[in-house]
Amino acid sequence: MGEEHYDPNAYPPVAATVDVVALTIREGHLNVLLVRRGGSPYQYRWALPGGFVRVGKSEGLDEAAVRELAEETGLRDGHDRVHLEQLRTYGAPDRDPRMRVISIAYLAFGPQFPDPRPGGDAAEARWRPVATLDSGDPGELAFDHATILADGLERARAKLEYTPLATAFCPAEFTIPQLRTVYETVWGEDLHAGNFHRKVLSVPGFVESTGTTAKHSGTRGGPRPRLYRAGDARLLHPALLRPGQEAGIR
Amino acid sequence: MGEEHYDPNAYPPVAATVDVVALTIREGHLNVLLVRRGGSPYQYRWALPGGFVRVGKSEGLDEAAVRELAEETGLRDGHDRVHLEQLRTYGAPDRDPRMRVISIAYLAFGPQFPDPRPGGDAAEARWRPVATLDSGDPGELAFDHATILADGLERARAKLEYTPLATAFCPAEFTIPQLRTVYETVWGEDLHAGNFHRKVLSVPGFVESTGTTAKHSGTRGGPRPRLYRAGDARLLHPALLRPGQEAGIR
DNA sequence: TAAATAGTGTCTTTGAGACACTATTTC
DNA sequence: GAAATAGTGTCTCAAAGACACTATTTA
Repeated sequence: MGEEHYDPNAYPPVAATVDVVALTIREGHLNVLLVRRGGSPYQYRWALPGGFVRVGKSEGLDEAAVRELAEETGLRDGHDRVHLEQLRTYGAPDRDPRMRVISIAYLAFGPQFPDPRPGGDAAEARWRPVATLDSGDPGELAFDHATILADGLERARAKLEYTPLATAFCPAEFTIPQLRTVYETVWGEDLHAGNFHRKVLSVPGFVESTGTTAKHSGTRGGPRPRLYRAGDARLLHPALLRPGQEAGIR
Repeated sequence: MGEEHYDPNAYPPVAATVDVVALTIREGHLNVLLVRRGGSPYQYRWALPGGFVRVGKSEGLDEAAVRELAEETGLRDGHDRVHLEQLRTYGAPDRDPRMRVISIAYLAFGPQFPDPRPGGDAAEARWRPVATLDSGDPGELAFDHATILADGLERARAKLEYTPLATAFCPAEFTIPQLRTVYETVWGEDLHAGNFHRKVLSVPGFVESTGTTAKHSGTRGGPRPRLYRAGDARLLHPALLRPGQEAGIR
């Protein structure tokens, strides 16, 4: 920021977009919201929902992300419980074949997003299980969106450890086993039910009791679990560490 | 990314800058590199080093951050051991009074940066102890740089816990007590020397022995400490948790 | 009735932290 | 010699995880 002259014409144009990695759990699988591109490049390819920041309307970055998400999902800003956070910015010179585009990526988590409806310029919008994507060829998604998705997933997995993020995937009232399936789904690993239960209740501020009990137990029998709400903790102490990575990534 | 038309003229211009939070330890204090602005706005105010991304030259974002840092410090890219990572992007519509500027902030850590020399458009460049800034008035720094600095410091403090980042503040060979002072300086808390020593050696891949011993002990006596190199771990397992924040932030 | 699950009890192992102690160096 | 520090030993307590068990629900 040491420039004395800001003449916009002195600099080649940069376009700023936001792209959103929206995650939710459907039928026991982690899903990401994708849209099918109408125009070129990457026509008819799947991509993350996103679009240009409305510079002229003094739109903030977070604001733009909320808008883009709303356009595809119809979620009512402020009415639906959605957790949104900035992920990272991607600005490789060749990431868009036509001009320099810098994309600020966001990460969104929600319990039960409304069914997607194609909005904006997308021809089609759909929830897709990430398992069918992240191990597949990275070229299935447009631009560098496979990389963005991978980064988003890793961020989500990490944040489950030390924040109460998992509650963002749950409805307002939820059971401990329900919360456990969130962890198991995102981490892709089974957790010990008994130890998980005790652990969650022992972390201050993670969940708080509603005093009520679920109407029905699971589909296969067992006692009716108790209902909880998200607590007021913003960090989990002690954290819930992911199993099976003791050695650390070298 | 659902737009079919990319005509740059259809969108008001956006400027992309990178700003760097460069941290190092000098004389037992955590320092940040600041430059004094030559031009308006915020003329003569201190600011983070940074500048426009050279879009026309197909400069990547990381590349731009390296360049900006080099301009102020004279560090030779590739020759000096510097850790550089993207911090976060700041794009509030009014963060620059003249036009829409989106800034991708970077975080840099180094053991012993060269003395700063004003480069680019900065009138003056200097290392400043962060203790004299972050608790001071946020208006001392230009733009939203006080916020960026605060975010950078928090990121650095957090990463000391679960990554071997502290070794980036040390020379190629260092002693355990030296590593401990890095933690104490960044966290602003004294650590138990004995427990820290054992802990560091117990984490696989954190440090590896050189088999040699420092020439001299500290200034006030004691045996000569052994020398170590950074190990190959990219994550610390188990992590070194910060003391004194058991309750967690609610 | 059989199978599955919620929730609790208990034991073992690991790690964090407090305290103590020896050996070595500087002033 | 006095003071400070490097490094190790040991003890206590908290927490993670394995295993077991009871009570409750569904099919």
